[in-house]
Amino acid sequence: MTPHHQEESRCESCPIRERAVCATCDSDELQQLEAIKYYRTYEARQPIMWRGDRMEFVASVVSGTATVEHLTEDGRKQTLGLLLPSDFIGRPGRDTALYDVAAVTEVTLCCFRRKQFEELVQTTPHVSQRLLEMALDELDAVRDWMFLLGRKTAREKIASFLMMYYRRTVTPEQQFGAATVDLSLTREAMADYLGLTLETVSRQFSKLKSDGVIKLEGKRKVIIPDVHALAREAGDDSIIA
Amino acid sequence: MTPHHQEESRCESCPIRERAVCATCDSDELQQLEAIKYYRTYEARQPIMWRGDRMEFVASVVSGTATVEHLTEDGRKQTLGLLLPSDFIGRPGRDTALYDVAAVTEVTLCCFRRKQFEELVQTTPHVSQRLLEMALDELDAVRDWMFLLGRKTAREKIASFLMMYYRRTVTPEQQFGAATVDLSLTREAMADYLGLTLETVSRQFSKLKSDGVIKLEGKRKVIIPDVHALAREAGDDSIIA
DNA sequence: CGCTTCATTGACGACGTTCAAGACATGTGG
DNA sequence: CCACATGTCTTGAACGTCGTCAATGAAGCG
Repeated sequence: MTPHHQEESRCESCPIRERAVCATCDSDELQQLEAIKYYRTYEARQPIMWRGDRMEFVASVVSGTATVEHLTEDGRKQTLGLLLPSDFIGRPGRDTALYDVAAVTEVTLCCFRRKQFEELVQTTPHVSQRLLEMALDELDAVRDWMFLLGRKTAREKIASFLMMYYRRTVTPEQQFGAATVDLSLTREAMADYLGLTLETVSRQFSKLKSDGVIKLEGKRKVIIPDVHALAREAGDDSIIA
Repeated sequence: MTPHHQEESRCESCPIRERAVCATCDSDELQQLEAIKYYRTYEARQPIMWRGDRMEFVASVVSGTATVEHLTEDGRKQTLGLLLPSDFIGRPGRDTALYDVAAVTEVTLCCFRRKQFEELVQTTPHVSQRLLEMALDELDAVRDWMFLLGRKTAREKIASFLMMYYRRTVTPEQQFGAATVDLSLTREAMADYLGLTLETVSRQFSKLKSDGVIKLEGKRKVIIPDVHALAREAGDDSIIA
């Protein structure tokens, strides 16, 4: 029920060392981070943060999947971001959370007490620069998603989601032959991310399957026989220039 | 046709001094910025940047309205951001633009050559910290817009847009009695921002008008008799916690 | 004036939502 | 082992919101 704390483990052997907020830190800075970090694990479907809550910590996702979401009193929900390993949670400089964060699968976080982290941002340029870089990357990703939400059809949304998920979870080494994606999200969670209903998501999965663009293995495993074909369904035109 | 350069003018008397990327600079840092800045003006409907172009400069909007937008070969367009005075254009650290930027009205920019600005970001913490702050604010704003695009009805979208525009353009001093908003966007530009068609925008304006929520004066001027009533139409629940 | 741009309105239809039923897998207890 | 509950997913039918296509009107400008 309650999240439990893990014992410490060294940053050097951290699986997200290369990509997280600490990516560009030298060993000295890493030591400072190490001093204020602690691990915390949440079970699937547990809330990590509620909108309006005081933000006690910021964190990096070490393992698992979480979502940033916004929901209204009348029950509408929109997922605003998918948090995968190395993604950053929280906003230094803000007191209360603006959005809800929830664990989709079991999630382990590398947490930093917010006040202490904010001091670090002030004093170690590598952290603030990496944070800026990540924020700007996130901004670009979110803008692509705005196009998806505002202008894409249901079919394109599904194809885009699968491509995004594929790119973010499948490492280059694994990319041989037919690609397989193991979704950690339910149909409903995908619907919330894509601005659709779960029924529409299900229907489009069926349609893409009957059109031969994807194959389904069980409920959550998607086989992509031809990644380029799926990419074409996503309706993005790439930058050639 | 071609954008023209204005003569220099001092940062001290700059109208966006308090809110732009230079907001937290001390006089020393300001001098460095002053050394590399130049003004540039674009006529209404001129492109400022094309996706794929090399980004020669980054800039602050001094006056006028511009938009960040994404368009596809098949003619779909989604506006990703509204750029008003003090907003920042461009991404330090990136070589080519990911999105199109276009002037909606006549726009004056305070430009900085990108390479020189990037050096400044490295060396003056006030600039990089302010940039981070602005990026994080932008991220929050964009996330709110994702909810709008994914989950709001056409009517709520229009009401939300009017509220947003009101908040961003009407200063507290002007807020007495019935509020008036002078839109710089056409129905089509609003539609592109809201993920709608211009016809739907027009219909919802008419509907809000006949429902007494707004009054129209000419095509672009909107009178809001009761700001709270409009806010209610926007379908946001505020953070009470 | 005619031309262009922008806005309004109507008729119609498509896409996605809503409501509802049923399938399937997993887990629990009798 | 079966009965039953639960969570997830699929599929169908009816509906409604918004998009498409088209005609008209209003305003600004050479």
